[in-house]
Amino acid sequence: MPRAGLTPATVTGAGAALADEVGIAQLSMGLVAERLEVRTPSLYKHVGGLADLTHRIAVLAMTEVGDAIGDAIQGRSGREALTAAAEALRTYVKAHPGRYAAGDGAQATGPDDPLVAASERLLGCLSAVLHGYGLPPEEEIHALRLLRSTIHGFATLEAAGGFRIAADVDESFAWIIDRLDAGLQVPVRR
Amino acid sequence: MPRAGLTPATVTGAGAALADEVGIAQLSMGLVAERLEVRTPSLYKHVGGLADLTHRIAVLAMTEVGDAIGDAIQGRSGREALTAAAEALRTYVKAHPGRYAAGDGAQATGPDDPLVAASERLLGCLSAVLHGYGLPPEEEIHALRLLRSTIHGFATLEAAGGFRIAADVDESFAWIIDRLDAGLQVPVRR
DNA sequence: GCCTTTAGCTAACAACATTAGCCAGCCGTG
DNA sequence: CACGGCTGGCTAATGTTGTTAGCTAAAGGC
Repeated sequence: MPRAGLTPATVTGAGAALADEVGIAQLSMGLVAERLEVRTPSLYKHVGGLADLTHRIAVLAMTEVGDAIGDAIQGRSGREALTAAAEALRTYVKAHPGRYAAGDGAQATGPDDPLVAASERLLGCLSAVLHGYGLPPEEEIHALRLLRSTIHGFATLEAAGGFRIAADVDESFAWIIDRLDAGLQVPVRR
Repeated sequence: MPRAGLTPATVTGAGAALADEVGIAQLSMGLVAERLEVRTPSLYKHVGGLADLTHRIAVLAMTEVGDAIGDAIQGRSGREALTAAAEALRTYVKAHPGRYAAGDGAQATGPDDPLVAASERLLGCLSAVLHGYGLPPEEEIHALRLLRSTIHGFATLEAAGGFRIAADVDESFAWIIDRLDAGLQVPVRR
């Protein structure tokens, strides 16, 4: 029997692809093994188990999202950067709903967990977008959370089929970015 | 052996309570049975299975959220209603993270699914909040989606422990509501 | 007080994650 | 080119969990 030549990365990749196809909740070790044309127990030579695999998929997703947004905002700023970043995230979630869902609910196991680095990278990109709005430093964290919450919420609701009414979702998204942009420009008034 | 006197509602309630305690992903039929001091197979006389139970918990959560928001916005309008609604949702998610999570990802099985009615109720409440802003009718759907995305995103990220930096989350939330309010008041400029 | 209904039970099965232990393919060294 | 250690993939086996089948006794209507 010739060897399959698996690595942790191969297994994670197959798991991520399957998560996109069948949903993260339906992902099973057996399914991954089948996709890789290998018996289930063989996977345990490369990943610690289903929980570990899910965690690795989450790291992969976070990293890919960070890259996508990082690329998208290159050379842009202000509203243009905001639009590009939001589009990039939304596009990613639509293309890879399963692996993005793995990122939700993933908990870092410690300070050296690669998940920490990946999410910091992502947050750094969103921070960069916000710099163009010249917010007072103490408000940046709030703005960051606004940005993240809105885009994350929109993308996950869309991926979950949450927008029943057929009214053009693209149009809604553009409108939302517009309002976000407006909200960030108005000076505080409290 | 005396009867336990279960009903679909009892089982759903126990499942919802457990989901809040251990997380929706850890919810199992055996756990629910143990909580109700009954053997696992007995539950199948009242709910169709784990998937059905989860769905029922989702409906329960949607209904409760709708009620909470409906109560909160009674007699308020504009910014005050917005704050009340957002606070209500966030409070609910913090108190019942498990059952709210069941609501995420729940798919209506058909037009007569009670989930449809529950979510329409919820959306209706948010719509009512928006009326105070006097938006043009064709923009209401977009504003509704903005509201829902932001609050949902914030609440789920918070529940998932997504806000690492200790910076006061309450303060962030207030700031976000403020900006949302600001963004909804500015006239369109496209 | 009987009789239908049915709630809860035991027994059994299937799917899945996981572990233990075997054996053969690869890779380095001599 | 042989040989030997390492290790990747295998089979076998175990525990957990979801689910179904079929029994029995409790509750409610006549």
